[in-house]
Amino acid sequence: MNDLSTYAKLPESFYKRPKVVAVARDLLGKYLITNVEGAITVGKIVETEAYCGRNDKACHASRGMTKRTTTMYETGGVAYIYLCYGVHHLFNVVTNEEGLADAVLIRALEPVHNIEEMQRRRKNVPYTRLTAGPGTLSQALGINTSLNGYSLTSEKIWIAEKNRQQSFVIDSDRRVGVDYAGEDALLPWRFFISGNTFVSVPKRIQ
DNA sequence: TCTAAGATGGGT
DNA sequence: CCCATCTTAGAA
Repeated sequence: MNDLSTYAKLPESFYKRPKVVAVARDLLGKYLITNVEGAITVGKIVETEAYCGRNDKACHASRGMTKRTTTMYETGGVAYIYLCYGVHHLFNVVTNEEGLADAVLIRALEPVHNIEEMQRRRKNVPYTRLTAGPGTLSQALGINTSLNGYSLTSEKIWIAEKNRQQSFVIDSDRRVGVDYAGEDALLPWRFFISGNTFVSVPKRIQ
């Protein structure tokens, strides 16, 4: 890492705030960093989705605590990682106080540091597809379910900000792949940096 | 126990 | 459009 000192790790208080939608917006432009398999990789967060444990049928925790969702009920500032379709490891940021199961799904990153390692892990797919989706970004950063429950103030996986953050425009839209949630599928709880090329494209409009 | 479905992604 | 791949959740 050439200049890790320019990154400031976000404190626990950032995650424990009560409004998961606000945290989802504020995570845009921040940096997700992993130190696993002997490599540090960094990506800028460019797309997120908010999930609320109460009154949101799209949220895994909407019908109470289960074996899978126990992590979501932990205190804000830990990772909730689960296996999707038996293939993809999806990474979420748990927010709010313990017992309130809110989380933010990280849907896309812009590669920032150690792109060579990301390309190795991603089997040399084109640069533009390195981290443009929730499953692919986990592969690029070496994230899997062994990190489920890890603190995001740990030394293995964390989120940081830079002293000077460039300004950007935030767009919002309905969340991807949650049609089963009825009217909650219409909530505009997907947030992304306007115009960023790494924002994932929902299949239905490709 | 059994089984359908899933917060995806890559190929045809 | 199809399918990989496997855990989970809810039913039986």
